[in-house]
Amino acid sequence: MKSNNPDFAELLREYGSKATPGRVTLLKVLWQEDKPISVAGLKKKLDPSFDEVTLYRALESLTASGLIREVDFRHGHAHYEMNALREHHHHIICTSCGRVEDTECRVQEAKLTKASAFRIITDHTAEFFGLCNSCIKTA
Amino acid sequence: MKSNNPDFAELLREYGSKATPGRVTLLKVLWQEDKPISVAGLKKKLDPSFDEVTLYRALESLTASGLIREVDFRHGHAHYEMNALREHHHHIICTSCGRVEDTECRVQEAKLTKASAFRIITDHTAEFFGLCNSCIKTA
DNA sequence: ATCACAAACGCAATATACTTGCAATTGAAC
DNA sequence: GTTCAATTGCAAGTATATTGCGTTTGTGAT
Repeated sequence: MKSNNPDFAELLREYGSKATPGRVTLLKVLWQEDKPISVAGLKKKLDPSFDEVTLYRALESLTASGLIREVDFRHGHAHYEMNALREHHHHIICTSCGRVEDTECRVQEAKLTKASAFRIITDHTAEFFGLCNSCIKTA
Repeated sequence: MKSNNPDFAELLREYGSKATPGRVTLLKVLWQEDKPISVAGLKKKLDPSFDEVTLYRALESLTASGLIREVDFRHGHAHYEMNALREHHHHIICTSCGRVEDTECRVQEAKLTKASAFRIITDHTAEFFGLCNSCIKTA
């Protein structure tokens, strides 16, 4: 549990979204969670009356605006985390137990060559996989 | 189309897999494709009699052995590409038209701090998103 | 305050991606 | 050739995500 919540309604408006009660609650959950969380995980944290389709649409919309961020842990489904108000970072995931740790960004956003068909890079993903210290011991 | 195909049967055995006709064909398709391809894309390239479950199981098995590699383009489904016989690399994806370009690896496999719960990193993903030159012009 | 309207919602239905169980087959090591 | 684990093929099932559409609501303009 974190204290000193930011003003989520205001934050939503800044990112071009309507500050509906559902989205405010969703942001609060993501803020408090502080690690990427799956849709299933979110559903557990949210009131059962929170419509699933609304949730998916909110996640899509807030990801598009950059307020939140989609992360792939190779678990076959997306995870989401707060993107605004945080340092850009990546994750290390334990392939044995699923433990997740933040890690600073060590990616050089590509030096594009003249031969490249790209001139603009807007974003990147980077996740590291390994074994956490507990899982090394028990292996 | 590439010529000078490697010996896929031998390659499969080297990676601890049985060299079944299906897997040899699958590898050939991945080799010739040369960009990451979706399961749907593979099904189109393969004979319709190639069973879908067999395909999924082959992809899982060959990914686990490191012969092929799973890539996430944030399209909601996995893409696969040849991993053996290639330089380690990443991709730039155009978020407008889907164009894909290989890019060399610019990721420093994380410097782990003493505070980290991790000591071993085995693997990483890294994909870049942007706009390709054609899509910039038409934007 | 209230109006107008695009954004967001809620529900039902549907689509896509992927998995499981199990009996039959087959590649490869001996 | 025999053996056996790996792989296949089919049927069924589950998880994940999307679409369509009528209703509601937040917000900016009046």
